[in-house]
Amino acid sequence: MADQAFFDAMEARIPKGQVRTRFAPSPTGYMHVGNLRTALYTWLIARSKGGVFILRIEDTDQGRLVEGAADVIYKTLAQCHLTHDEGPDVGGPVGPYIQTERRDLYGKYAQLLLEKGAAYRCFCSKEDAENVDVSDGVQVHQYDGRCSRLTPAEIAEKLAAGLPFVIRQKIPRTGTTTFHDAIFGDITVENSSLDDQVLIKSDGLPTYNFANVVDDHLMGITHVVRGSEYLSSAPKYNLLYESFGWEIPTYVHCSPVMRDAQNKMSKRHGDPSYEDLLAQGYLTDAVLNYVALLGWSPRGEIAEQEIFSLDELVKAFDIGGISKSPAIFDIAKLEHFNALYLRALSPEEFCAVATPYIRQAVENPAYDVAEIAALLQARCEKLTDIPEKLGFFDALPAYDVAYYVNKKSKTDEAISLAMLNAAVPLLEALPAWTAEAIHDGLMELAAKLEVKNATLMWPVRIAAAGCLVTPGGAVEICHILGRDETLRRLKIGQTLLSK
RNA sequence: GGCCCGUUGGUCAAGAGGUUAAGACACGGCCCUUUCACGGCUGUAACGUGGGUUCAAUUCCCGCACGGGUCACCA
Repeated sequence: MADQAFFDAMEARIPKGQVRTRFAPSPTGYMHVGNLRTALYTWLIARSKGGVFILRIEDTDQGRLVEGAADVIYKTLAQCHLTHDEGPDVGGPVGPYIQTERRDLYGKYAQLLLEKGAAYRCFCSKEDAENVDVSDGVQVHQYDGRCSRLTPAEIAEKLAAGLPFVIRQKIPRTGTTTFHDAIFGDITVENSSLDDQVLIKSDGLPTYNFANVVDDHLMGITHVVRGSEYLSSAPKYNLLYESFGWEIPTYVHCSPVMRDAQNKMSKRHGDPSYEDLLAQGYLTDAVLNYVALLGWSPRGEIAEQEIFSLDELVKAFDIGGISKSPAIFDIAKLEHFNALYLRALSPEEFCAVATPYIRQAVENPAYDVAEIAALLQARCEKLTDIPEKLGFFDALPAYDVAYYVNKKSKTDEAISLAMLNAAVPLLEALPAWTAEAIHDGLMELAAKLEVKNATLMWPVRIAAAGCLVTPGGAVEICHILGRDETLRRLKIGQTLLSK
């Protein structure tokens, strides 16, 4: 018999009068971009309504357990500042927060459903239960419900014989079910199109379909945020809530994040996960900001705003701004966001995040990392762009004299040689090797020679760096290189140009 | 295939029964400049389609096309 006292005690634990949302990933070992967005929206709904954000681990599929996967989830949420108020690691009033630790509880609620006549034991093997209808090569499963017609005597007999069974939801054969979704509105389906889905598997563990309903209710979840792939199961969940007599939460079904017009982002196709994006040189804040806008847009007077801190998102977020159609992930736009975030960092912060990448390319300890970082900050879109820009510091590349020819700067090989011939003695004689001194000295020289600044700067920069494109101009590069190295390189330039 | 959902420039998207149909990214051009970049200015580019309803439809309704989701003892 159902244990009424137990149910009453469970009901008594449920916090009332607050918005409660939950992020409920199954531990797969990495965070999809789509998952991250769901977590973000779920967190935002809670925070924007002064509510509670809960983390629940859905690990009922024993075949797919991944070692250490829960840690990835904790770590990602923490890195993204999506802090949870309740969860396996922090506890809370309605735990445990890991489904396998709630195992016994699902059985009790399934028993309750059995007694209410809203579920039944099914002794069919997986194969027997399959009523596969092949149309156009598509397999369609729908259980025919034969075990729902077993007599009590037959059930007792099979139970006594120790036959394994699952518990299935008993769906009405007629009528329709309507549910409401905050994004999609009212959706109505024929009950006859709904399958008598399995609630409790033969291993005794609940399916997702059952566990999420029971847990969402027992945890007092007010807004159920999940991917739109659950839209077609929602009517069955409604029926379950109704059978229990529970209040139906607000559903928020989010459309997927796509890699292109027809495929979801997926690890299998080589699409980046959150961890991958970090490894590719993107900043967490930029990823969050970009992902927030993939499928949600601000309305009203801030409709044009694109850059949002997490706090600003909390203030601006509303469920009504979530879009119904899938959004294609555009790495180019993420890059743009990332570039903006890199530039918004203080020089010290930027230097801190950039240093490892600078050191990949620049090993010479004589070169000032902070000074290099300062050049880079406005010139890279992601941190992994950095090393390739700095190759010339440690070793002057073998370059083509044609680099000295630049129409816009009005230089060619002969002019460049003249410029270097004038610049070398000047730099040699400079009293102090400061950026100001180099700059002023060269500018005065250009004035004295009656040439455009660029006419002098171009060959100096080419000789110093040996490449066409450099982070920063001649002055900055010479200063970082130091006087000796600069002069050594300019003399190499003179030699090259003299041939 | 059944059921459900969606469809504004290449991408993210705002928008409302009457607008020159925003903005951002990308792309092109120009300016600035000590290269590249940054910054500034500017340009190309969109309401899937056929029927209704209406004085008026991209906006509302229906069909179609296309795309997605789902139809597991996976979540």
